Amino acid sequence: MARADRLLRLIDTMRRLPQPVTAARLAEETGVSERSLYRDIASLRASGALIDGAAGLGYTLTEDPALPPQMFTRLEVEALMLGLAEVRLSGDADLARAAEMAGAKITATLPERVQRQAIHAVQQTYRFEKRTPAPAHLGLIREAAWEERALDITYRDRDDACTARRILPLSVVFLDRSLMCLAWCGLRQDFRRFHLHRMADVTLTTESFRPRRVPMLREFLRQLRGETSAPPPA
Amino acid sequence: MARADRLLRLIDTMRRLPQPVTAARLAEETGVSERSLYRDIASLRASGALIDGAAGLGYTLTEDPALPPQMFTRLEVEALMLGLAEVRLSGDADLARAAEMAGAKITATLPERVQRQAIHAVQQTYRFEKRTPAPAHLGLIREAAWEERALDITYRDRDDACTARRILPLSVVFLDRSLMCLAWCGLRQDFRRFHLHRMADVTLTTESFRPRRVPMLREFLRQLRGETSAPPPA
DNA sequence: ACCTACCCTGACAGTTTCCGACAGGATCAC
DNA sequence: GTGATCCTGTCGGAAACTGTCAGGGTAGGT
Repeated sequence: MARADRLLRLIDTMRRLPQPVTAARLAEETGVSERSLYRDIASLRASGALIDGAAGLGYTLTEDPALPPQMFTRLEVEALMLGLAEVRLSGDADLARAAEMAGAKITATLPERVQRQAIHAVQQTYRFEKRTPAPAHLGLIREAAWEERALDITYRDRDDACTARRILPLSVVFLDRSLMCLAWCGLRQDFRRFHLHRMADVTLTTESFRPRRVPMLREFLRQLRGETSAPPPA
Repeated sequence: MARADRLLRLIDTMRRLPQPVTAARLAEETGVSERSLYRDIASLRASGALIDGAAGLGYTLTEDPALPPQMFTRLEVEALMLGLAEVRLSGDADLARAAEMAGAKITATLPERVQRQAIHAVQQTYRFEKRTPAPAHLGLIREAAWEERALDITYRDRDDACTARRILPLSVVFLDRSLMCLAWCGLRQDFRRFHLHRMADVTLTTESFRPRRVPMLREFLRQLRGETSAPPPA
């Protein structure tokens, strides 16, 4: 665990030294070469630390990843637990696991008595109808939306006609009892809703639409809310 | 950084699973052999984690307040935000406010970049049908359940016949498109589901049923899950 | 006392990751 | 433009890690 220890020492060193601090100085402090120090910085960044590196100046620790414990009211704990319970029943296995982990992380920060309250939340969620498990490409769609990259898909419409599309995925929603991707459709040159189970051959492209996801999603949602009838499906 | 990530996942997994948990189970969860799992445990111990290993039983993680809470992954942030968004649309004004506050508290602890991710979560929730606002006595019912105190109510059943009841409220669920209270009914001497909108004159009593709420709720849930047809309404 | 179910550790060959040295490009402040 | 630094790729060698196998020990239940 020597490297993990060293990474912790590195971040402590950055907190301690006057900033900006050079790679050479940090390397000396942690006992590694400069090249290794660059790697260590990359690792810390990958773990969530916000470190700014200005050529000619040095490094600045912008955001410290240490999290203080939270104080939640009992009702807030109920809300969190209820929400996470809903997510766990959503049919999306990855998201369900994440909900479970998030719940555990929150619970771990709570005093013991509040932990018990969280575990035995009064408000519960049950579903007697089983949700269809999410298709395997949901994770890829989510990743594409995060990274604001276009997807190439084959889409089977209501008449079972298949078309190849390039889409800009904006959001994934559970709507009309099924999972849908809200996206910009290159074929139709307009916003469209795509049923996930009608999508096939989902391929991540290199085409980036950063930073347009959020404004486009806003516009699509505005249209969804403004219209009394649903907009056309894909 | 694959191993360091795995060690973090291991400790998260220990927090999540019921304890004691066997090395075999943890190895399966983290995708390594048992021998590697033993090594991982040794590494965590070397780093200060308090883990008790009882031969024939399994491992117990003794939570140390010095162990920092883990950072949320992006998917965990998505799960939290989606869950809280669902709660905000639930029709329960107090709970919605609490969800909002909880979300704000969590968001406030996140690094700025992750804050933006939380605000613009890919997975969203929408409801076009409006939920009936929760009746005013929902808060009172919740409080009674928390404090494990009986409630006196007037209940209007399906035939519009009104009966006075003393109930032990165990849980509140959204089921069959409406809010229901799962409770022990003094009149029927059995578990019953009560529609919140059919309840009136809800009065908190001084009769305590502590500490029976959790085992009773467990029993009621066991019955709910075991029966193919729904149990009788109140 | 016996049995079951597990924790625990050492050794080994093969695999994977990490390291420092070197090279070269990019950026920022003055 | 210059000086100081961040940044990233490549390479051979070192270090760490892995799973398999073997064998010993312990707690709880009967």
